[in-house]
Amino acid sequence: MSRDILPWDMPRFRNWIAVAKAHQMVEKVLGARLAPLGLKLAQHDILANICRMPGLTQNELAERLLVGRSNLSMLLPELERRGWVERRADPADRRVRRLHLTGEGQTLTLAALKVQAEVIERMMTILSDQECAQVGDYMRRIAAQMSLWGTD
Amino acid sequence: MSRDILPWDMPRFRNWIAVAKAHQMVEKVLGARLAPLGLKLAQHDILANICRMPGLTQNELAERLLVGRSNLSMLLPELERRGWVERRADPADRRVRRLHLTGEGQTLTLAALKVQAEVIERMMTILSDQECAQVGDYMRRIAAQMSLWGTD
DNA sequence: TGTTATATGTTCAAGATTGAACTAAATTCG
DNA sequence: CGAATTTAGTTCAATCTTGAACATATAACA
Repeated sequence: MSRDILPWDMPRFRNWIAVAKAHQMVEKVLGARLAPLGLKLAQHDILANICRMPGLTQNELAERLLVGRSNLSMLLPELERRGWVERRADPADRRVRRLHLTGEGQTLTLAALKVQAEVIERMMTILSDQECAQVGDYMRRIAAQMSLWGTD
Repeated sequence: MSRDILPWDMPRFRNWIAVAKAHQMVEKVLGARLAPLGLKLAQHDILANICRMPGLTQNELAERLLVGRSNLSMLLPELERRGWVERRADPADRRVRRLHLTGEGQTLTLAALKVQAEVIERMMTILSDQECAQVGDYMRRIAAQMSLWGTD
């Protein structure tokens, strides 16, 4: 007669669901705030990563974004067409295309990052500096943990 | 000459990026683990929410999932066709369709939730019970904070 | 060297997701 | 009551995302 223990009764499950929910909410708000800049979320993610790591290859970018390479093959031409991104050949490895922002792309990306930073700052204000640091610490530990097993 | 302060220099920004990354990684792993059950991530989310709140309407479900109503209109017929979900008319409000799991749907959903719980348990093992509870607390505070402004 | 295996990027078609326009039912309020 | 507004759900076309098959380039190694 004992009722099954549902996962929502388990603290780790319930707490992780809260992480997922918070993240989804932030993505939704961020998407809405980027629209006025003419940027989709996916485009912003691409630009932000190129800004952070100029010269990275499409493959490296795909791994950072956790998307397939084909996804970038579909999206990058548009960013190039708009004059925000350049794909430069690498003389040392003629397979790869190294990604760089143009001046205009850099300007736009910094504006978009500012919007993103505002959203994040604003919603994290309810956390103290120390609590915020703990969140980062915990999440990096979780990400490291996950990297260990992808294949198990 | 002073270099611009990039958002990655800001603790709140950097720490939130860690949240996003961890969440994305978990979603990817979970998606792979659910495939053997014949379930997509989106389908699992639907089933799990019906399991948690039987009898909820499509609109309520859409709000919980942060997706559009049309999304559910596209996905539910398939879940119904497979005999996992029933959409029952509500005599008190003939607009709504209340969602319920069938016996088979319940069985499948519990199996899928078990998979999800295993993934979560496993990756959260690097956090102590107390740290895990803190994560949940912080994230719920963030979600509450966000609910306040959606429109600002 | 030459053959095989790996790695990068593209294409294309299938599947998923979205938003706007729509129908029908319920609610508001003059 | 009855017209106007709001709400629930559907449809459909446009957009996004994915994975498999492919072409080309590099690496490994016999």
